[in-house]
Amino acid sequence: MSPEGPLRRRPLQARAQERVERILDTAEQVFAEVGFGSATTNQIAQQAGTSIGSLYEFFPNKEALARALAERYIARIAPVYDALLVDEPALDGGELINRIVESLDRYFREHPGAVPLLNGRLTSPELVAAGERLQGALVAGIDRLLANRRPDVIAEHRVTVAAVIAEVTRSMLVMADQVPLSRRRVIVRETERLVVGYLTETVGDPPEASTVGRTKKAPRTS
Amino acid sequence: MSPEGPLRRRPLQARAQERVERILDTAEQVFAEVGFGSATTNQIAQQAGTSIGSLYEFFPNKEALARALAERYIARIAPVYDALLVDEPALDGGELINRIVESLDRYFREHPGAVPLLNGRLTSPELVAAGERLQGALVAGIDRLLANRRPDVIAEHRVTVAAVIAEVTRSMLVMADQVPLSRRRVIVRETERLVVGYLTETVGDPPEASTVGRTKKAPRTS
DNA sequence: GGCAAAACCGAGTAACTGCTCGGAAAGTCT
DNA sequence: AGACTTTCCGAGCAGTTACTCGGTTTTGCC
Repeated sequence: MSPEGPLRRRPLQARAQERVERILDTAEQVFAEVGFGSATTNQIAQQAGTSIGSLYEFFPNKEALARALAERYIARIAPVYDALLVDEPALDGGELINRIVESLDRYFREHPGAVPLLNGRLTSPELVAAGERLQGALVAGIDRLLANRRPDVIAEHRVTVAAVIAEVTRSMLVMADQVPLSRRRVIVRETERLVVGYLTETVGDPPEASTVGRTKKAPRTS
Repeated sequence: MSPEGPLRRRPLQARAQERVERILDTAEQVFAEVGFGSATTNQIAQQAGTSIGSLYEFFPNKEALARALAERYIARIAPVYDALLVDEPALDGGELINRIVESLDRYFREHPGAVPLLNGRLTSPELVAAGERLQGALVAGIDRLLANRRPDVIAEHRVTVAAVIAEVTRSMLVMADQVPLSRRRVIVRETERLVVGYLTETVGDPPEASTVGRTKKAPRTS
Protein backbone atom coordinates (compact mmCIF):
# COMPACT_ATOMS: atom_id res chain seq x y z
CA MET A 1 0.00 0.00 0.00
CA SER A 2 2.13 2.85 1.29
CA PRO A 3 5.46 3.24 -0.44
CA GLU A 4 7.20 4.07 2.84
CA GLY A 5 5.80 1.82 5.50
CA PRO A 6 7.08 1.69 9.05
CA LEU A 7 8.99 -1.51 8.33
CA ARG A 8 12.59 -1.50 7.28
CA ARG A 9 12.19 -4.85 5.60
CA ARG A 10 9.04 -6.86 5.08
CA PRO A 11 9.16 -10.28 6.77
CA LEU A 12 8.64 -12.94 4.11
CA GLN A 13 8.75 -16.19 6.01
CA ALA A 14 6.00 -17.19 8.41
CA ARG A 15 8.43 -17.40 11.31
CA ALA A 16 9.53 -13.81 10.83
CA GLN A 17 5.96 -12.59 10.47
CA GLU A 18 5.03 -14.16 13.78
CA ARG A 19 8.08 -12.60 15.34
CA VAL A 20 7.11 -9.16 14.12
CA GLU A 21 3.62 -9.67 15.52
CA ARG A 22 5.03 -10.79 18.85
CA ILE A 23 7.27 -7.73 18.97
CA LEU A 24 4.28 -5.48 18.33
CA ASP A 25 2.21 -7.26 20.98
CA THR A 26 4.98 -6.73 23.49
CA ALA A 27 5.53 -3.12 22.50
CA GLU A 28 1.83 -2.49 22.93
CA GLN A 29 1.92 -3.90 26.42
CA VAL A 30 5.11 -2.14 27.48
CA PHE A 31 4.06 1.23 26.07
CA ALA A 32 0.79 1.00 27.95
CA GLU A 33 2.60 0.05 31.13
CA VAL A 34 5.39 2.59 31.34
CA GLY A 35 4.69 5.00 28.50
CA PHE A 36 6.49 5.37 25.21
CA GLY A 37 9.36 7.39 26.62
CA SER A 38 10.28 5.05 29.45
CA ALA A 39 9.99 1.93 27.34
CA THR A 40 13.31 0.57 26.10
CA THR A 41 13.77 -1.31 22.87
CA ASN A 42 16.07 -3.78 24.55
CA GLN A 43 13.39 -4.66 27.07
CA ILE A 44 10.76 -5.01 24.38
CA ALA A 45 12.96 -7.35 22.39
CA GLN A 46 13.83 -9.45 25.41
CA GLN A 47 10.25 -9.63 26.65
CA ALA A 48 9.17 -10.64 23.16
CA GLY A 49 11.64 -13.50 23.32
CA THR A 50 13.95 -12.21 20.62
CA SER A 51 17.06 -10.07 20.23
CA ILE A 52 17.47 -6.35 19.59
CA GLY A 53 19.24 -7.28 16.41
CA SER A 54 16.10 -8.95 15.13
CA LEU A 55 13.94 -6.07 16.27
CA TYR A 56 16.00 -3.58 14.32
CA GLU A 57 16.08 -5.93 11.36
CA PHE A 58 12.45 -5.03 10.74
CA PHE A 59 11.89 -1.73 12.55
CA PRO A 60 14.24 1.11 11.65
CA ASN A 61 13.82 2.80 15.03
CA LYS A 62 11.75 3.01 18.17
CA GLU A 63 9.31 5.49 16.66
CA ALA A 64 8.58 2.99 13.89
CA LEU A 65 7.30 0.58 16.50
CA ALA A 66 4.69 3.13 17.47
CA ARG A 67 3.88 3.80 13.83
CA ALA A 68 3.41 0.13 13.02
CA LEU A 69 1.32 -0.29 16.15
CA ALA A 70 -0.90 2.58 15.10
CA GLU A 71 -1.37 1.10 11.65
CA ARG A 72 -2.26 -2.24 13.14
CA TYR A 73 -4.82 -0.68 15.45
CA ILE A 74 -6.50 1.12 12.61
CA ALA A 75 -6.48 -1.88 10.30
CA ARG A 76 -8.07 -4.01 13.00
CA ILE A 77 -10.75 -1.63 14.15
CA ALA A 78 -11.79 -0.32 10.75
CA PRO A 79 -14.12 -3.20 9.86
CA VAL A 80 -15.83 -2.89 13.24
CA TYR A 81 -16.52 0.76 12.64
CA ASP A 82 -17.64 0.11 9.09
CA ALA A 83 -20.16 -2.44 10.29
CA LEU A 84 -21.53 0.00 12.82
CA LEU A 85 -22.10 2.71 10.29
CA VAL A 86 -24.69 0.80 8.30
CA ASP A 87 -28.11 1.84 9.42
CA GLU A 88 -30.54 -0.94 10.21
CA PRO A 89 -34.00 0.54 9.59
CA ALA A 90 -35.71 -2.26 11.49
CA LEU A 91 -34.19 -1.13 14.77
CA ASP A 92 -35.54 1.75 16.81
CA GLY A 93 -33.17 4.36 18.21
CA GLY A 94 -32.62 2.67 21.55
CA GLU A 95 -31.83 -0.66 19.94
CA LEU A 96 -29.45 1.00 17.53
CA ILE A 97 -27.60 2.63 20.41
CA ASN A 98 -27.39 -0.69 22.19
CA ARG A 99 -25.96 -2.29 19.11
CA ILE A 100 -23.29 0.36 18.72
CA VAL A 101 -22.23 0.44 22.36
CA GLU A 102 -22.20 -3.30 22.69
CA SER A 103 -20.27 -3.86 19.49
CA LEU A 104 -17.60 -1.48 20.67
CA ASP A 105 -17.58 -3.10 24.09
CA ARG A 106 -17.12 -6.53 22.56
CA TYR A 107 -14.31 -5.24 20.41
CA PHE A 108 -12.48 -3.85 23.41
CA ARG A 109 -12.99 -7.04 25.35
CA GLU A 110 -11.56 -9.09 22.52
CA HIS A 111 -8.72 -6.66 21.81
CA PRO A 112 -7.68 -5.27 25.17
CA GLY A 113 -4.59 -3.79 23.61
CA ALA A 114 -6.66 -1.24 21.73
CA VAL A 115 -7.84 0.47 24.89
CA PRO A 116 -4.65 2.39 25.68
CA LEU A 117 -4.86 3.90 22.23
CA LEU A 118 -8.16 5.54 23.04
CA ASN A 119 -7.55 6.65 26.59
CA GLY A 120 -4.71 8.91 25.55
CA ARG A 121 -2.10 7.29 27.72
CA LEU A 122 0.17 6.53 24.76
CA THR A 123 2.48 9.49 24.57
CA SER A 124 4.05 8.89 21.20
CA PRO A 125 2.87 11.47 18.66
CA GLU A 126 2.09 8.71 16.16
CA LEU A 127 -0.12 6.87 18.59
CA VAL A 128 -1.92 9.98 19.73
CA ALA A 129 -2.62 10.87 16.12
CA ALA A 130 -3.89 7.37 15.42
CA GLY A 131 -6.25 7.59 18.39
CA GLU A 132 -7.58 10.87 17.11
CA ARG A 133 -8.11 9.47 13.65
CA LEU A 134 -10.12 6.61 15.07
CA GLN A 135 -12.22 8.95 17.13
CA GLY A 136 -12.83 11.10 14.07
CA ALA A 137 -14.07 8.07 12.17
CA LEU A 138 -16.49 7.26 14.96
CA VAL A 139 -17.81 10.80 15.02
CA ALA A 140 -18.34 10.77 11.26
CA GLY A 141 -20.17 7.46 11.44
CA ILE A 142 -22.50 8.55 14.22
CA ASP A 143 -23.12 11.78 12.38
CA ARG A 144 -24.17 9.84 9.30
CA LEU A 145 -26.54 7.70 11.33
CA LEU A 146 -28.03 10.79 12.90
CA ALA A 147 -28.46 12.45 9.53
CA ASN A 148 -30.28 9.39 8.35
CA ARG A 149 -32.63 9.22 11.30
CA ARG A 150 -33.06 12.87 12.08
CA PRO A 151 -32.89 14.88 8.90
CA ASP A 152 -34.67 17.70 10.73
CA VAL A 153 -31.64 18.42 12.93
CA ILE A 154 -29.45 21.03 11.33
CA ALA A 155 -26.00 19.85 10.35
CA GLU A 156 -24.04 22.08 12.68
CA HIS A 157 -25.90 20.93 15.72
CA ARG A 158 -25.81 17.35 14.52
CA VAL A 159 -22.05 17.18 14.38
CA THR A 160 -21.85 18.49 17.91
CA VAL A 161 -24.25 15.83 19.09
CA ALA A 162 -22.28 13.17 17.26
CA ALA A 163 -19.04 14.34 18.82
CA VAL A 164 -20.57 14.26 22.27
CA ILE A 165 -21.94 10.77 21.80
CA ALA A 166 -18.62 9.50 20.48
CA GLU A 167 -16.68 11.07 23.32
CA VAL A 168 -19.02 9.78 26.00
CA THR A 169 -18.99 6.30 24.56
CA ARG A 170 -15.23 6.32 24.32
CA SER A 171 -14.62 7.47 27.86
CA MET A 172 -17.24 5.17 29.35
CA LEU A 173 -15.89 2.11 27.59
CA VAL A 174 -12.37 2.95 28.70
CA MET A 175 -13.77 3.20 32.21
CA ALA A 176 -15.53 -0.14 31.81
CA ASP A 177 -12.20 -1.64 30.92
CA GLN A 178 -10.55 -0.63 34.16
CA VAL A 179 -13.19 -2.20 36.34
CA PRO A 180 -13.80 -5.80 37.50
CA LEU A 181 -15.65 -7.89 34.97
CA SER A 182 -18.80 -8.05 37.04
CA ARG A 183 -19.09 -4.26 37.06
CA ARG A 184 -18.33 -4.07 33.38
CA ARG A 185 -21.82 -5.02 32.28
CA VAL A 186 -23.24 -2.38 34.59
CA ILE A 187 -21.09 0.35 33.11
CA VAL A 188 -21.98 -0.67 29.58
CA ARG A 189 -25.67 -0.49 30.39
CA GLU A 190 -25.22 2.91 31.98
CA THR A 191 -23.50 4.07 28.81
CA GLU A 192 -26.57 3.17 26.84
CA ARG A 193 -28.81 5.02 29.29
CA LEU A 194 -26.50 7.99 29.07
CA VAL A 195 -26.71 8.22 25.31
CA VAL A 196 -30.45 7.62 25.22
CA GLY A 197 -31.05 10.24 27.91
CA TYR A 198 -28.84 12.72 26.10
CA LEU A 199 -30.61 12.26 22.80
CA THR A 200 -33.99 12.60 24.46
CA GLU A 201 -32.85 15.78 26.11
CA THR A 202 -31.24 17.19 22.99
CA VAL A 203 -33.08 16.32 19.80
CA GLY A 204 -36.35 15.17 21.28
CA ASP A 205 -37.42 11.63 21.93
CA PRO A 206 -35.01 9.47 19.91
CA PRO A 207 -36.11 5.85 20.25
CA GLU A 208 -38.20 5.98 17.08
CA ALA A 209 -37.76 3.73 14.12
CA SER A 210 -35.85 4.97 11.13
CA THR A 211 -37.41 7.82 9.22
CA VAL A 212 -35.74 6.96 5.94
CA GLY A 213 -37.94 7.79 3.01
CA ARG A 214 -39.51 10.76 4.68
CA THR A 215 -36.54 12.98 4.03
CA LYS A 216 -37.12 16.34 2.47
CA LYS A 217 -33.90 16.15 0.53
CA ALA A 218 -32.10 13.14 -0.79
CA PRO A 219 -29.32 12.33 1.68
CA ARG A 220 -25.84 12.62 0.38
CA THR A 221 -23.79 9.47 0.09
CA SER A 222 -20.10 10.09 -0.19
CA MET B 1 3.10 19.45 57.02
CA SER B 2 4.42 16.11 55.81
CA PRO B 3 7.70 15.07 57.40
CA GLU B 4 9.07 13.83 54.07
CA GLY B 5 7.99 16.22 51.38
CA PRO B 6 9.12 15.97 47.78
CA LEU B 7 11.59 18.79 48.26
CA ARG B 8 15.18 18.18 49.18
CA ARG B 9 15.47 21.61 50.71
CA ARG B 10 12.79 24.19 51.21
CA PRO B 11 13.47 27.43 49.36
CA LEU B 12 13.65 30.26 51.88
CA GLN B 13 14.25 33.35 49.82
CA ALA B 14 11.60 34.72 47.47
CA ARG B 15 13.89 34.37 44.47
CA ALA B 16 14.31 30.66 45.11
CA GLN B 17 10.61 30.14 45.67
CA GLU B 18 9.80 31.71 42.34
CA ARG B 19 12.43 29.55 40.73
CA VAL B 20 10.89 26.40 42.18
CA GLU B 21 7.48 27.46 40.89
CA ARG B 22 8.89 28.15 37.45
CA ILE B 23 10.54 24.74 37.41
CA LEU B 24 7.22 23.11 38.28
CA ASP B 25 5.38 25.12 35.63
CA THR B 26 7.87 23.99 33.04
CA ALA B 27 7.82 20.38 34.18
CA GLU B 28 4.05 20.42 33.95
CA GLN B 29 4.23 21.62 30.39
CA VAL B 30 6.99 19.28 29.29
CA PHE B 31 5.42 16.23 30.91
CA ALA B 32 2.15 16.97 29.16
CA GLU B 33 3.94 17.47 25.86
CA VAL B 34 6.22 14.46 25.64
CA GLY B 35 5.25 12.33 28.63
CA PHE B 36 7.12 11.75 31.85
CA GLY B 37 9.48 9.18 30.42
CA SER B 38 10.68 11.21 27.45
CA ALA B 39 11.07 14.41 29.43
CA THR B 40 14.65 15.16 30.47
CA THR B 41 15.58 17.05 33.59
CA ASN B 42 18.21 18.99 31.67
CA GLN B 43 15.61 20.23 29.23
CA ILE B 44 13.22 21.17 32.00
CA ALA B 45 15.90 23.17 33.77
CA GLN B 46 16.99 24.93 30.61
CA GLN B 47 13.44 25.71 29.51
CA ALA B 48 12.74 27.06 32.98
CA GLY B 49 15.67 29.42 32.58
CA THR B 50 17.84 27.86 35.24
CA SER B 51 20.54 25.21 35.61
CA ILE B 52 20.31 21.50 36.43
CA GLY B 53 22.35 22.25 39.51
CA SER B 54 19.62 24.52 40.80
CA LEU B 55 16.92 22.04 39.91
CA TYR B 56 18.59 19.31 41.92
CA GLU B 57 19.24 21.75 44.73
CA PHE B 58 15.54 21.54 45.54
CA PHE B 59 14.30 18.32 43.94
CA PRO B 60 16.13 15.14 44.89
CA ASN B 61 15.26 13.40 41.62
CA LYS B 62 13.03 13.42 38.58
CA GLU B 63 10.27 11.49 40.29
CA ALA B 64 10.13 14.20 42.96
CA LEU B 65 9.17 16.68 40.28
CA ALA B 66 6.10 14.60 39.55
CA ARG B 67 5.36 14.23 43.24
CA ALA B 68 5.58 17.96 43.89
CA LEU B 69 3.46 18.62 40.83
CA ALA B 70 0.81 16.21 42.09
CA GLU B 71 0.76 17.88 45.48
CA ARG B 72 0.40 21.27 43.89
CA TYR B 73 -2.49 20.09 41.74
CA ILE B 74 -4.34 18.68 44.71
CA ALA B 75 -3.73 21.67 46.92
CA ARG B 76 -5.05 23.96 44.23
CA ILE B 77 -8.17 22.04 43.28
CA ALA B 78 -9.23 20.92 46.74
CA PRO B 79 -11.03 24.15 47.72
CA VAL B 80 -12.94 24.10 44.43
CA TYR B 81 -14.17 20.59 45.09
CA ASP B 82 -15.02 21.42 48.69
CA ALA B 83 -17.17 24.34 47.58
CA LEU B 84 -19.02 22.12 45.11
CA LEU B 85 -19.93 19.53 47.66
CA VAL B 86 -22.11 21.78 49.78
CA ASP B 87 -25.71 21.29 48.81
CA GLU B 88 -27.73 24.40 48.13
CA PRO B 89 -31.36 23.45 48.84
CA ALA B 90 -32.64 26.55 47.07
CA LEU B 91 -31.46 25.24 43.71
CA ASP B 92 -33.32 22.63 41.72
CA GLY B 93 -31.49 19.68 40.25
CA GLY B 94 -30.78 21.28 36.89
CA GLU B 95 -29.40 24.43 38.45
CA LEU B 96 -27.23 22.40 40.77
CA ILE B 97 -25.78 20.51 37.83
CA ASN B 98 -25.10 23.75 36.00
CA ARG B 99 -23.32 25.10 39.03
CA ILE B 100 -21.08 22.05 39.32
CA VAL B 101 -20.21 21.81 35.65
CA GLU B 102 -19.58 25.49 35.28
CA SER B 103 -17.45 25.77 38.40
CA LEU B 104 -15.25 22.98 37.12
CA ASP B 105 -15.10 24.55 33.71
CA ARG B 106 -14.06 27.87 35.17
CA TYR B 107 -11.38 26.17 37.22
CA PHE B 108 -9.93 24.48 34.16
CA ARG B 109 -10.00 27.69 32.20
CA GLU B 110 -8.14 29.51 34.94
CA HIS B 111 -5.69 26.67 35.59
CA PRO B 112 -5.03 25.10 32.21
CA GLY B 113 -2.14 23.16 33.65
CA ALA B 114 -4.49 21.00 35.67
CA VAL B 115 -6.08 19.46 32.60
CA PRO B 116 -3.29 17.01 31.74
CA LEU B 117 -3.67 15.55 35.21
CA LEU B 118 -7.22 14.49 34.45
CA ASN B 119 -6.90 13.35 30.88
CA GLY B 120 -4.56 10.52 31.79
CA ARG B 121 -1.72 11.59 29.57
CA LEU B 122 0.72 11.93 32.47
CA THR B 123 2.52 8.65 32.66
CA SER B 124 4.30 9.01 35.95
CA PRO B 125 2.78 6.71 38.59
CA GLU B 126 2.62 9.59 41.06
CA LEU B 127 0.67 11.77 38.68
CA VAL B 128 -1.69 9.01 37.66
CA ALA B 129 -2.37 8.31 41.33
CA ALA B 130 -3.01 11.98 42.00
CA GLY B 131 -5.47 12.14 39.13
CA GLU B 132 -7.29 9.13 40.48
CA ARG B 133 -7.45 10.63 43.94
CA LEU B 134 -9.02 13.78 42.55
CA GLN B 135 -11.53 11.80 40.57
CA GLY B 136 -12.39 9.77 43.66
CA ALA B 137 -13.05 12.95 45.60
CA LEU B 138 -15.39 14.15 42.86
CA VAL B 139 -17.30 10.86 42.87
CA ALA B 140 -17.67 10.97 46.65
CA GLY B 141 -18.94 14.54 46.53
CA ILE B 142 -21.49 13.83 43.84
CA ASP B 143 -22.58 10.74 45.71
CA ARG B 144 -23.19 12.81 48.81
CA LEU B 145 -25.24 15.32 46.86
CA LEU B 146 -27.28 12.52 45.36
CA ALA B 147 -27.85 10.93 48.75
CA ASN B 148 -29.13 14.24 49.98
CA ARG B 149 -31.48 14.81 47.11
CA ARG B 150 -32.54 11.28 46.31
CA PRO B 151 -32.59 9.21 49.48
CA ASP B 152 -34.87 6.72 47.73
CA VAL B 153 -32.08 5.55 45.42
CA ILE B 154 -30.29 2.60 46.96
CA ALA B 155 -26.69 3.20 47.84
CA GLU B 156 -25.20 0.70 45.43
CA HIS B 157 -26.94 2.17 42.46
CA ARG B 158 -26.23 5.67 43.67
CA VAL B 159 -22.49 5.24 43.68
CA THR B 160 -22.63 3.93 40.14
CA VAL B 161 -24.61 6.95 39.04
CA ALA B 162 -22.16 9.24 40.81
CA ALA B 163 -19.22 7.55 39.13
CA VAL B 164 -20.83 7.91 35.74
CA ILE B 165 -21.59 11.58 36.25
CA ALA B 166 -18.07 12.27 37.44
CA GLU B 167 -16.52 10.42 34.51
CA VAL B 168 -18.71 12.09 31.94
CA THR B 169 -18.05 15.52 33.38
CA ARG B 170 -14.33 14.87 33.47
CA SER B 171 -14.06 13.64 29.90
CA MET B 172 -16.31 16.34 28.51
CA LEU B 173 -14.40 19.13 30.21
CA VAL B 174 -11.13 17.73 28.96
CA MET B 175 -12.67 17.72 25.51
CA ALA B 176 -13.85 21.31 25.97
CA ASP B 177 -10.30 22.22 26.71
CA GLN B 178 -8.96 20.96 23.40
CA VAL B 179 -11.37 22.96 21.32
CA PRO B 180 -11.45 26.60 20.16
CA LEU B 181 -12.83 28.96 22.74
CA SER B 182 -15.99 29.64 20.78
CA ARG B 183 -16.89 25.95 20.79
CA ARG B 184 -16.03 25.62 24.44
CA ARG B 185 -19.29 27.15 25.67
CA VAL B 186 -21.21 24.76 23.43
CA ILE B 187 -19.47 21.72 24.86
CA VAL B 188 -20.07 22.87 28.41
CA ARG B 189 -23.77 23.31 27.73
CA GLU B 190 -23.93 19.87 26.16
CA THR B 191 -22.30 18.45 29.26
CA GLU B 192 -25.12 19.84 31.34
CA ARG B 193 -27.72 18.38 29.00
CA LEU B 194 -25.91 15.08 29.13
CA VAL B 195 -26.03 14.86 32.90
CA VAL B 196 -29.61 16.06 33.14
CA GLY B 197 -30.73 13.59 30.49
CA TYR B 198 -28.89 10.78 32.21
CA LEU B 199 -30.43 11.51 35.57
CA THR B 200 -33.87 11.73 34.03
CA GLU B 201 -33.34 8.40 32.35
CA THR B 202 -31.86 6.74 35.41
CA VAL B 203 -33.43 7.88 38.65
CA GLY B 204 -36.53 9.51 37.28
CA ASP B 205 -37.02 13.17 36.63
CA PRO B 206 -34.23 14.90 38.57
CA PRO B 207 -34.67 18.64 38.24
CA GLU B 208 -36.74 18.85 41.41
CA ALA B 209 -35.79 20.76 44.49
CA SER B 210 -34.34 18.83 47.38
CA THR B 211 -36.61 16.02 48.54
CA VAL B 212 -35.17 15.56 51.99
CA GLY B 213 -37.78 14.14 54.35
CA ARG B 214 -40.02 12.53 51.74
CA THR B 215 -38.45 9.05 51.71
CA LYS B 216 -40.66 5.98 51.42
CA LYS B 217 -38.18 3.62 53.04
CA ALA B 218 -35.20 4.34 55.17
CA PRO B 219 -32.32 4.19 52.69
CA ARG B 220 -29.62 1.67 53.30
CA THR B 221 -26.30 3.11 54.22
CA SER B 222 -23.45 0.68 53.92
C1' DG C 1 23.72 -31.82 -1.31
C1' DG C 2 24.78 -26.97 -2.71
C1' DC C 3 23.81 -22.25 -2.63
C1' DA C 4 21.81 -17.80 -2.08
C1' DA C 5 18.56 -15.22 0.43
C1' DA C 6 16.29 -14.42 4.64
C1' DA C 7 16.39 -14.39 9.46
C1' DC C 8 18.70 -14.23 13.74
C1' DC C 9 21.89 -12.89 17.16
C1' DG C 10 24.25 -10.00 20.90
C1' DA C 11 28.58 -7.65 22.02
C1' DG C 12 29.86 -3.16 21.11
C1' DT C 13 29.44 2.12 20.32
C1' DA C 14 28.30 6.84 20.35
C1' DA C 15 25.17 9.61 22.42
C1' DC C 16 22.37 10.80 26.00
C1' DT C 17 20.40 10.51 30.89
C1' DG C 18 19.86 11.47 35.70
C1' DC C 19 22.45 13.35 38.96
C1' DT C 20 26.86 15.15 41.84
C1' DC C 21 30.12 18.34 43.43
C1' DG C 22 33.10 22.08 44.23
C1' DG C 23 33.11 26.63 43.88
C1' DA C 24 31.22 31.36 42.66
C1' DA C 25 27.60 34.72 43.56
C1' DA C 26 23.85 36.85 46.15
C1' DG C 27 21.43 37.57 50.30
C1' DT C 28 21.09 38.23 55.43
C1' DC C 29 22.66 39.21 59.62
C1' DT C 30 25.78 41.94 63.25
C1' DA D 1 32.69 45.65 56.60
C1' DG D 2 33.00 40.82 57.73
C1' DA D 3 31.05 36.32 58.45
C1' DC D 4 27.84 33.04 57.56
C1' DT D 5 23.98 31.01 54.92
C1' DT D 6 21.37 30.38 50.95
C1' DT D 7 21.27 30.17 46.11
C1' DC D 8 23.13 29.32 41.75
C1' DC D 9 25.90 27.19 38.35
C1' DG D 10 27.59 23.81 34.71
C1' DA D 11 31.43 20.65 33.67
C1' DG D 12 31.69 16.04 34.34
C1' DC D 13 30.65 11.06 36.04
C1' DA D 14 28.53 6.59 35.99
C1' DG D 15 25.03 4.31 34.01
C1' DT D 16 21.69 3.60 30.34
C1' DT D 17 19.79 3.91 25.63
C1' DA D 18 18.93 3.52 20.79
C1' DC D 19 20.95 1.45 17.33
C1' DT D 20 24.93 -1.03 14.27
C1' DC D 21 27.52 -4.70 12.36
C1' DG D 22 29.84 -8.82 11.35
C1' DG D 23 29.00 -13.29 11.70
C1' DT D 24 26.06 -17.52 12.38
C1' DT D 25 21.91 -20.23 11.58
C1' DT D 26 17.75 -21.33 9.07
C1' DT D 27 14.90 -21.55 4.94
C1' DG D 28 13.64 -22.12 0.10
C1' DC D 29 14.98 -23.70 -4.23
C1' DC D 30 17.67 -26.34 -7.74
